[in-house]
Amino acid sequence: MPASAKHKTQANNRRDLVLETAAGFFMRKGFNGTSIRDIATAAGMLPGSLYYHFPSKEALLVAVFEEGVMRICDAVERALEACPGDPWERLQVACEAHLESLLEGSDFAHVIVRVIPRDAPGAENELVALRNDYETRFATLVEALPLPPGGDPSLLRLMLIGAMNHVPLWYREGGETPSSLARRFIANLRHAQEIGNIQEERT
Amino acid sequence: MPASAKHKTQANNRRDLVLETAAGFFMRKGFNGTSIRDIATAAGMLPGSLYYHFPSKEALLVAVFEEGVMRICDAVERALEACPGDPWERLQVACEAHLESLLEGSDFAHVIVRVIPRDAPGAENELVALRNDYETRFATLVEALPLPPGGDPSLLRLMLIGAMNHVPLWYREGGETPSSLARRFIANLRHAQEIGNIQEERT
DNA sequence: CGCATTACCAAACAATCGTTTGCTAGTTTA
DNA sequence: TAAACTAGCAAACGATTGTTTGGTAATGCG
Repeated sequence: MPASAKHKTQANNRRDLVLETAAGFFMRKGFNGTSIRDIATAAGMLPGSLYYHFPSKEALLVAVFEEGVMRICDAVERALEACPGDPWERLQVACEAHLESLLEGSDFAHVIVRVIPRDAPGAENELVALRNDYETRFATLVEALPLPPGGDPSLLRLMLIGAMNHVPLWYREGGETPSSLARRFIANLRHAQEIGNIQEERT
Repeated sequence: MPASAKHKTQANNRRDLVLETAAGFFMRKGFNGTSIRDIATAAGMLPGSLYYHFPSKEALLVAVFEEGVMRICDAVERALEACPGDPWERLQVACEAHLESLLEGSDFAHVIVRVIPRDAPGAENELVALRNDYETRFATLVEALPLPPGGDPSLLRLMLIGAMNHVPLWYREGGETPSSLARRFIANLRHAQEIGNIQEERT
């Protein structure tokens, strides 16, 4: 049995096609705005056929989330491997990879910020766990920063992630690149933290 | 006809109740995750009865958006009236009012950031217009800031709004107050802009 | 070859969806 | 008081929803 483990068993397995089609719909229409028939039709299949690959619509969303988290994690880690230096620079390249994945990468990563876990109640815990698995890496990046005393890494991280995940709502292609946006996001936050609390202003 | 224009015609008009109930569902379950029957049942009515007050589900969402925009606009403007001073302080109190409306105010304001206009295709333009109507006020606040040369007011505004609208996804009651969060958001951005580009770091 | 498994199709299922229609008790208006 | 309007109820409409069931070519293995 010299069979390589490359393919599961059969040549034409459309599971990946279903997954990719689902990612596109979930990202554009949301979870509750997408029907099984939407996905099946776009993939050239019948609605019931999807249930051979996935036991439920929610399980399909989980699979899309898993793929999305994997891809964006890979993108960030690959960017970090090429940048072993300054903590601020590491955070910056991570943000560049994050924004590029959201705006120019596959639909998988985009789904993670488009679909709210609560939209799929039966899979909420799983989806939140997957999202946390990814965001944890940003926590370590921010904690590695030389913050001034009193600086709060977790608030800084939440601000940054909030700002980045909001970009798809206003981003227009052809303008500023995702990478450029990420750099300016970091610049807007960096100086304040480097200087530290110059003065504690009282209103 | 001494009738005041206080009430439309009849005493027990449940339009407001329907509106408030709808806001609650749209905020918790999203637009496509909420059915007309959900709202009607919770309001103690029959599904068809809602169509006396609103011609469609999307029109109901528009009405909720309108009320939400009105309320959060009022809250921000009231806060600004009490703070005619420094531009940074004005932005700060506006952010405090914004976050308080989202996290502690009525469900109406929360719906604006929870429901994506694209979820209701037939009302998308109307919803976007309403949202822009509100966010425009933040644009003028940010443009009034004494930014250093090269500072981009619109990117600063988008960062801030993104960070704030992301808060409902991680906020837990009992912890830090919305007002405190807003102040620290501003502080994280303020110093960098006041100092200006201290050094243009090259990677 | 023969048998089991894979990867679907074809068709239907009950439930739920947004919406419409006909009707009516109660209130205003004239 | 008579007519008109308000604010719904009651019941259904066709369409769509996620899912299931039974069957079946094609492929895999022994």
